[in-house]
Amino acid sequence: MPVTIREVAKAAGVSITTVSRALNGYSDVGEKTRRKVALVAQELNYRPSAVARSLVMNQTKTIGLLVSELTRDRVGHFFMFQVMYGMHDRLAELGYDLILVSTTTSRQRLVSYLDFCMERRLDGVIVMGIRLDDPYIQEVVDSPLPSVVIDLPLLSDHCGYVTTDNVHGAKLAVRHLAGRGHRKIGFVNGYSQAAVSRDRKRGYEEGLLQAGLGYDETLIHEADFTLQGGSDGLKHLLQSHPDMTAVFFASDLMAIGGLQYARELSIRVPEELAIVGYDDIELAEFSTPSLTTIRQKRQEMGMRAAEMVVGIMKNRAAPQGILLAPELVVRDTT
Amino acid sequence: MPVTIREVAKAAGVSITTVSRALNGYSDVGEKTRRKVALVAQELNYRPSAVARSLVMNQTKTIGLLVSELTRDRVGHFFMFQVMYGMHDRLAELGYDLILVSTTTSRQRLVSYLDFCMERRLDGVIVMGIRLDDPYIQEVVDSPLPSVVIDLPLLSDHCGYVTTDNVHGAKLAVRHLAGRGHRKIGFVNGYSQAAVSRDRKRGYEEGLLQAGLGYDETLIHEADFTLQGGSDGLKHLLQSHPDMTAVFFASDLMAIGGLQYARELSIRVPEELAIVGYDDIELAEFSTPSLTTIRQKRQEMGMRAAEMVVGIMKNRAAPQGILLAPELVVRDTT
DNA sequence: TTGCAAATCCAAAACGTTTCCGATAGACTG
DNA sequence: CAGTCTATCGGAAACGTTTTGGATTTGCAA
Repeated sequence: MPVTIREVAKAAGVSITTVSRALNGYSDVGEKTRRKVALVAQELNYRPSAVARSLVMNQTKTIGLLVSELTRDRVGHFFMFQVMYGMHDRLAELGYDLILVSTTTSRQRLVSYLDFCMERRLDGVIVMGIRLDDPYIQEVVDSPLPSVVIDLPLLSDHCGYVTTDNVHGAKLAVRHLAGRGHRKIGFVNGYSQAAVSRDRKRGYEEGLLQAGLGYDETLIHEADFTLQGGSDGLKHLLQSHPDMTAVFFASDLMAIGGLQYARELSIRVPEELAIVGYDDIELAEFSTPSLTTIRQKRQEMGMRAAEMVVGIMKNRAAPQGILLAPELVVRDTT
Repeated sequence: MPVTIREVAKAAGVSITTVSRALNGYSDVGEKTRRKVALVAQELNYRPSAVARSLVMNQTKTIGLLVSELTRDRVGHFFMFQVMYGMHDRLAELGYDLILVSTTTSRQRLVSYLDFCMERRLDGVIVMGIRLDDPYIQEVVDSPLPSVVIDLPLLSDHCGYVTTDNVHGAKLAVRHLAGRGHRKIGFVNGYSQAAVSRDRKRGYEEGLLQAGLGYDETLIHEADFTLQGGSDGLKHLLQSHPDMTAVFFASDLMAIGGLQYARELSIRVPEELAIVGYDDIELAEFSTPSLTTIRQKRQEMGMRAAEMVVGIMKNRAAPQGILLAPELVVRDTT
């Protein structure tokens, strides 16, 4: 059994109150007793119980990371891991910890996300990788629980979001391709239920129009963010548009899939076909040829989300929608 | 403020004790009052506080996922994400939650891993991606805290481990290459401080000897598990051994890096150079040519780790070392 | 010496559960 | 009818903290 504050108090010859105040740096405790208490606590290897503290202070210093379909998702980690890094780092700085909660967690308990958060008395939630059509997500957003959503523009009294400016990102890609002289630019989009997909599609359209190019529905293929989907998408587009000279993929993974398909058909990149991806995952730089892409600041996304959620908790900052600026990274596929 | 058990008791006209027992399915409560209590709890939207429960029951039902250098690591996620999936899933089934703790967490708090676990009163820990030379890891393993380590053979009274049989895995790779007629087989190893690297190196050696091939130190290059490291490794080996016809990489990522380098030099794979990777990450199947590799059952690793840690906690299972069998997956690079 | 403010300290309540132990009532046994 | 057993319930302690409010001591000026 761990040593309690009571034993420290007894050993130091002071009251429980004094131990608490001494260790927490309050002013109304004498310098001598403070040192004595610190020493005794050290000797006894005392670690204050976070759970007891949580109970009385009515805050757990824990925020939940809500990820849907954690198990099913086989590609999301390229994007999500770094976001998680940023989140965790900043949260640690702010004195908070991260607990994982996914559909599996709640399904196996037969409670909703929200119920789970309530039971564990989480101070806040960050939601990531949730599909637009997840029925439970609205529940947590509607609740008074402070929350921040990644890549989904949900805004309410207690809920903010952070995302990349995907419209602008897609425009950057198209503008870049148009600037290279391409007139017929295809688009392989991600999972249609994702908000980012809608935005990138809109950016693609607007980019085309701004460049004075026509918009053609049939130049768009809806895929699923996977490698295979990218490959299939390019194949499909090339069949209906053999004269297409450039393709914009809504994710690097799909772009790499496209690269592979191009190689199979001995299509030279970028001479015969230019390719732009999205995300700037680690692999983008090292594919051959290296991938031109739109960089998302994933780590910063996580950090901003972390900051916002504790900001909301402390009523310091109102929930808001943060749009991070994407960057065009030009490499060898264009 | 959330509704407490007291309010439920008052509303249902029974005692606190009865509410607790009714909701937790004890037998000594009448069917009628049980229904009444359940109804009232439902109506009031009562969620029992996990933290109060933790305090009194002396268990938090949460286990920590210890990952070192979380932020620095830019390649580990290829391997770790699925392990995490498996862990989280099985833990959820068993009624436990997962909390993230990494060096950043403890460094910013100026406490060690162990202190963190103690303060949060974690029921157990799973350690992953820790380097052999991490000074803090021994501390947690030595502690009475139930723990399971992934890919590092640490065994004690309260600490078990689960890993793939890396010696055997490497042997499978070498045997396969030898069976294809290769006589001069290079090896690009991972980060030398990793236990898996040592095992794979041993497997490489033993495999060569078993195949009747000589063992040559200079055919080994120590890299770092990264794409770039794989590329550089192959380059280095080819410079000193131009007649090498096959290379075994200690990770798929490095193997893909090698593939890229081979393509740059127009070395045909597998005709001029055969390549075998390790891990069977998602990308392995979709690289061109698709990668022959040694599959690790990552999800199962996570699940077994989860099972073991709660097993140790409940004194049901003694800590043990679990060696998961790797599988040779033959694709187009051999 | 007295009075008062400041500096230290402590007892006890509170947080929301679980559980031990005892109480009550009815049912059954003899 | 007395006694025992079972089913059902409640009181109160306990878990390990923080914090409120007051108590005690000290220092210093009047």
